[in-house]
Amino acid sequence: MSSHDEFDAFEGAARASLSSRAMAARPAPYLDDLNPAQREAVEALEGPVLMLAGAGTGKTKALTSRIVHLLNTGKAQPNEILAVTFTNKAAREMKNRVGRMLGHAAEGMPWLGTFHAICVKLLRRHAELVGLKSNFTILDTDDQIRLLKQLIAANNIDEKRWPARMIAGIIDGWKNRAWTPEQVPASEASAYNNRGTEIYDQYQRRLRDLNATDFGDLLLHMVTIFQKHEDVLAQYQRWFRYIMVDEYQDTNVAQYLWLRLLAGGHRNICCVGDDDQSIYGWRGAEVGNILRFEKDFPGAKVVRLEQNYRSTPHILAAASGVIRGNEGRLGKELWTDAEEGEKVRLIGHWDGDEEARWVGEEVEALQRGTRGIRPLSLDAMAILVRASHQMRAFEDRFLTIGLPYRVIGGPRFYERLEIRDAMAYFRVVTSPEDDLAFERIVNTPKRGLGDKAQQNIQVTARQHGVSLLEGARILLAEGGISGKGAGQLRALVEGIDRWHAVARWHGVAPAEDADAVIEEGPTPPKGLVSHVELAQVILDESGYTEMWQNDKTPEAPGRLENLKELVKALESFENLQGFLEHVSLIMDNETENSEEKVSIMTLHAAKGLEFPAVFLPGWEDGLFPSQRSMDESGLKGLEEERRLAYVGITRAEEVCTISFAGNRRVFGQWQSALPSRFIDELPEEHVEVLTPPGLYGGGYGAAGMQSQLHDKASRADVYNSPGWKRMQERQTHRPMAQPQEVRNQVIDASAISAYTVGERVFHQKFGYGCITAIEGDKLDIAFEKAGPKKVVAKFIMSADDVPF
DNA sequence: CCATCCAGTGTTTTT
DNA sequence: CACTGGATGG
Repeated sequence: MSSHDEFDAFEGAARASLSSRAMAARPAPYLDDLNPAQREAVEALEGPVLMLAGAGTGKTKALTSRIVHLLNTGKAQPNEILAVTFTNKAAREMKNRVGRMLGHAAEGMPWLGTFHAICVKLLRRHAELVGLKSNFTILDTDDQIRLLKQLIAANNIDEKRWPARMIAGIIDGWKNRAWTPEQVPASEASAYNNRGTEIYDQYQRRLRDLNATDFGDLLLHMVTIFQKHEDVLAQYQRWFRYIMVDEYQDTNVAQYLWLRLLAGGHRNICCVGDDDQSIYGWRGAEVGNILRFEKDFPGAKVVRLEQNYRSTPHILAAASGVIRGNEGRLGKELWTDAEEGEKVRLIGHWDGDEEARWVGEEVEALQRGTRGIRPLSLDAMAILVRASHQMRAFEDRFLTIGLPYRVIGGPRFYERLEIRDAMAYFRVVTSPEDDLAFERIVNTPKRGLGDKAQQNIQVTARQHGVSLLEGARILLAEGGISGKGAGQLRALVEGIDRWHAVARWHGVAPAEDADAVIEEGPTPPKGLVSHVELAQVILDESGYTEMWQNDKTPEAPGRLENLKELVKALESFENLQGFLEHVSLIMDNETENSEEKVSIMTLHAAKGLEFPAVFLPGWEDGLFPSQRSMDESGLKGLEEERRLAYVGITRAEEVCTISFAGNRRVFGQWQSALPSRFIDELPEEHVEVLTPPGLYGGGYGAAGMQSQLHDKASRADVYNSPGWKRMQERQTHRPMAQPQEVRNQVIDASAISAYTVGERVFHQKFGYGCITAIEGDKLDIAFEKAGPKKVVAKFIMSADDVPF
């Protein structure tokens, strides 16, 4: 069943290409569009090439031109080119651009895609070599965790000490390094008393039994196959005449091996990357891969793209200043012809809420065009945060002021509870042996099938060596289940049978009996012709829709809405199975909403994007650079954080605004922080320090920004102010020095007793006042100007401590 | 079997 | 604080 078309097409095309190869190359106008470095990279078609492409240097342009050039010179047919990206977005864009350059759609590029998508295609063809059937399912993280939990329980391991999440992380790490259970080095294995490898081994067996893979397996299995089956490898080495890789700095060991194996014959491999933008070390990416390229492929041509077409000189200079702090770089210096533009703007705030408030106002100001540059559309602006929890403050604020925003890469559509439940139903219906899916839905909605009943099913299934669904059937037949749940279970099983029959009628039956089914499959019920309708029926008849209709919680309507969307999304697919495949790999939720919106996303999600105006909030030590990253990976971690800063700044075309807050709510507790060390690394001649607005509003409180309160000029040169110097002193020598203590006194709950009724205090907004009552951290204060108010202690300070 | 309450725990980053 | 998992009682 699975398509040989890409290859058959290849065979035919290959013959055709022989003749076209003999032809003289057609004129190539696209070459004139390139700068010398780009052109060099595009024209170096044979042999290994490393394209070191800095941010905004036209790397995608070069890459797509290269593909077009390969086609145009007749060196390769579309299906002879293997072009790998990391994200679906990147793959899509490349496809579009190639299509545009060719003047027609680039459907002929079946091997342009993500590592994972390409590996799935290959693995479906060779699944049997690793003990799978070609219709294997791909588990997501959620299933993975549940599977591991079962194994942990079965092994009597204390889940407190070894949480499933952690084990999953360890196993993922091993897979990223292309280690099968047997290949995990003893030194690694012993770190977990060899229990880890034991679980890993069991986990892999279980996956095989379930005819399933996880994400890491897709690559691992292919590497295994290539290593063990020379003939298969040789076949692909021949098929893929030219290989191109985007974001090479993000490849992990498994991906690296995969590439090296495939390129092993002709070595026509072109890797594009930027060591300064390597930000995925935490998930196994090895910067070493790119740093080592010339050793791996001796004689490789190295081309540097250094002319930046994106950002203004100030922004570039700021970014360069930061990244300069890293060691062991391949070395690139970006330059640009662009006009000077605005300096990078820096501003400190009292706390995170105020930062969000200020950013909201700035966004509106930029939109109105009152910030010195032309009015910008909301689409032209982005807020890039280090960690997703930072998004909340902005969402809250934007909601209250009615500023439209979109969160990119947030909690994804397909990861929502109701969507995953619905998907589990679809999975059971398309592949009845999918035990994980069955488990998920058997008692959702509640069918009176609790732990005991489910265990019963498990045991029966295991005894008979069949799937859970079959186990349930047997259990029912044997009468091994008592009254109440029995009826419901029977209804469910019958329902699945019914739906499955229809699904098979749609042509999604497992390969073995596909023919039989098409011949003599049951006639679908009247009116039930499309898989879209089938999906709706499944959700309705199973009681799942009803479950949410009866749910009175505020999120229930939204969930029903999402389910509707899900069913609608099915329209663009042939059948349920096609849809499931799509979802497991293409988890992006690009709701192409045309309304103008500000984008909010993590720095990681922003890689590869660009915006005229970029906000980089939360530059505080511990948050960015993240404490955890530094604790876990030390200097390496810090350097990765610094690269993240570099990525962030280089997203900006015209306006780049960095901000930090003195106080932030963490775990519901107020914590104070110092400005990020990366702020110190910004070259001051390229930075303009802004004064926070408001009477005494914001500022970095008692520390550096204080000087600006004295200097009423709105563009105080903070770098040369005593306040800034002092702050730097403190940062390097005594991180929690005096001004910090002052603040802690105010924040720290234990220090609240520092206030007494009658004491004169100061508040950011309300000014001076007297405390009239104290309850917990809430103070009643009679303000001199604003009158009596109830205020949380953190917002006030003793009048004696007011620094001006 | 299910709903509810409590305690403990965790926040990077994701194909 | 917000979410989860476990314990408890109906």
